Amino acid sequence: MSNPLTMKLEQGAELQASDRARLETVVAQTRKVAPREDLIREGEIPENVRLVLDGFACRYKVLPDGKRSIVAFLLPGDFCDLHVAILGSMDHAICALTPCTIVEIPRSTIDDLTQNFPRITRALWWATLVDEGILREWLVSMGQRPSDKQLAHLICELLLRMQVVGRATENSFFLPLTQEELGDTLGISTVHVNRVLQQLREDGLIKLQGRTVTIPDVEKFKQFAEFNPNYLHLRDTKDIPVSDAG
Amino acid sequence: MSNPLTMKLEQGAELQASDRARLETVVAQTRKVAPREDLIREGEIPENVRLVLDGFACRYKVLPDGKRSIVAFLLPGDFCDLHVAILGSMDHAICALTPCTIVEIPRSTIDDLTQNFPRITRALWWATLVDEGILREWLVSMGQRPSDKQLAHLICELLLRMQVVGRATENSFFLPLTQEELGDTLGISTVHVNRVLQQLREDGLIKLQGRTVTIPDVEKFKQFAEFNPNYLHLRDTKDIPVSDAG
DNA sequence: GTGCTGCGTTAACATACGTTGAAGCCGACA
DNA sequence: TGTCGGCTTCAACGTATGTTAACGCAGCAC
Repeated sequence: MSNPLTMKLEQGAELQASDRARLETVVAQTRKVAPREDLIREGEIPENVRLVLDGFACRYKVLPDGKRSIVAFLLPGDFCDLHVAILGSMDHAICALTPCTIVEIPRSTIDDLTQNFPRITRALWWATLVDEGILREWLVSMGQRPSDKQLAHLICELLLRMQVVGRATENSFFLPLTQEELGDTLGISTVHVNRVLQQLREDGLIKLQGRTVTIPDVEKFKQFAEFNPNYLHLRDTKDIPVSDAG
Repeated sequence: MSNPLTMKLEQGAELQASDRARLETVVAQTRKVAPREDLIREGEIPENVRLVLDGFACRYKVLPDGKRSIVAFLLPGDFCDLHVAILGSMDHAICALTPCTIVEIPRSTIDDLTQNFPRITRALWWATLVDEGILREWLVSMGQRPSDKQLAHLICELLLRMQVVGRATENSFFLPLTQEELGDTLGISTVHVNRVLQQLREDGLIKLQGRTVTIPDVEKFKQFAEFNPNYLHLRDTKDIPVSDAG
């Protein structure tokens, strides 16, 4: 199986063998980050471009009163800061939620990609635009959906995104988030996250074993969540390869 | 005074005379759109790139139960769909909220810009990244801020963005939104929008004359809203020219 | 084993916000 | 000038969600 970056970018462009080979070298040099460690802090101006190759990280902001808001999850294959060079400094921070494997990509490599690999360039564009689509959908969820559907919707999204990078079976994946982290994402309290989770379990919509989520009836679950995957702009949902182990 | 597109892009790159001249021609051919008219519908694959030159429009999604969620405002100088070509189809719709003046830009023009005008290209990048920053900040607002501060925060943002394109004085601008539209943006009911607006007025934080918002004490207001403009990635807030009439 | 520490779970109570429905306002238009 | 439709305002009441605080439990350090 190829690396998660390649797997993801396949969704954004018709990559060819040369593209895949180049991406393989991009992803060669890795380093580890411990959970709760910040990959990037607000205000920083990162030198290199960073990429999550394994693990679970998040973008977040902290308000003056100490409340934390998680505004994105970074799964394997997701970039941390592909474009900060243009913006100057980070307007938010990124934190590892689990042990993460990170790739540091020199800016020169990105320049090489954008100048000599048009299909990869297109795929990188695609990735940032999908990120924007996800933000819009989260905004819809947060504003208009009751918290149970909001949580269900998030789980649907993560299932699909994990499948794209080969980290989920057809109906289950490892979701290493605490209830507090879920609350900071959905904009609800931990107590309420707990209530909602229990309701979903009671209704048989999800099962939790340890931190593995299993969805007994995916179609039913998607319907409950009113989940429409169009905002992820995937090639064809049915073609996504599925890993054999959760 | 130059056109709002140029004024905005000045914030994203050091434009030169040749850039400004080129942008002037880009923006030459306009057409009018009536309020409530969709500029683009969900699922569409637009041929040209569209730009709002005057008026107020919004990105929105509608849920199965009919609820509408407004996920962005498009002010003069904002692009509707700079990059949909890469994504395929629109995952949301765009609607004029007031009478709008629109520019239709052929894709070939965009290609010309990105190939021959590096500073403009950089500025276009900057603009899309700022849009992403705004989405993140809205998410934070919606998740963590009480609705009065959320509304105040939105007003702060719009004040600044309107100033950038010369459509606001130091402390006031024309805000042509109904309370229903505000509600669909903030994720609260119209009745509650009304409550919050009245509270803000009662506290002397804002004044409304017709649809013109005036902020008696901008510093105090920003503090109340916990507004930090860093996510807009503007050059220097103090250098923004201000129009003489509201 | 003992005692932290982080996380999940519960309960009782408080409140911000939603819903419904009616009244008033105001500009557009005949 | 009058009527109409869209918008704002208001009141009464319902509820989803927040807050606080306590307890249990597993993993880990010692």
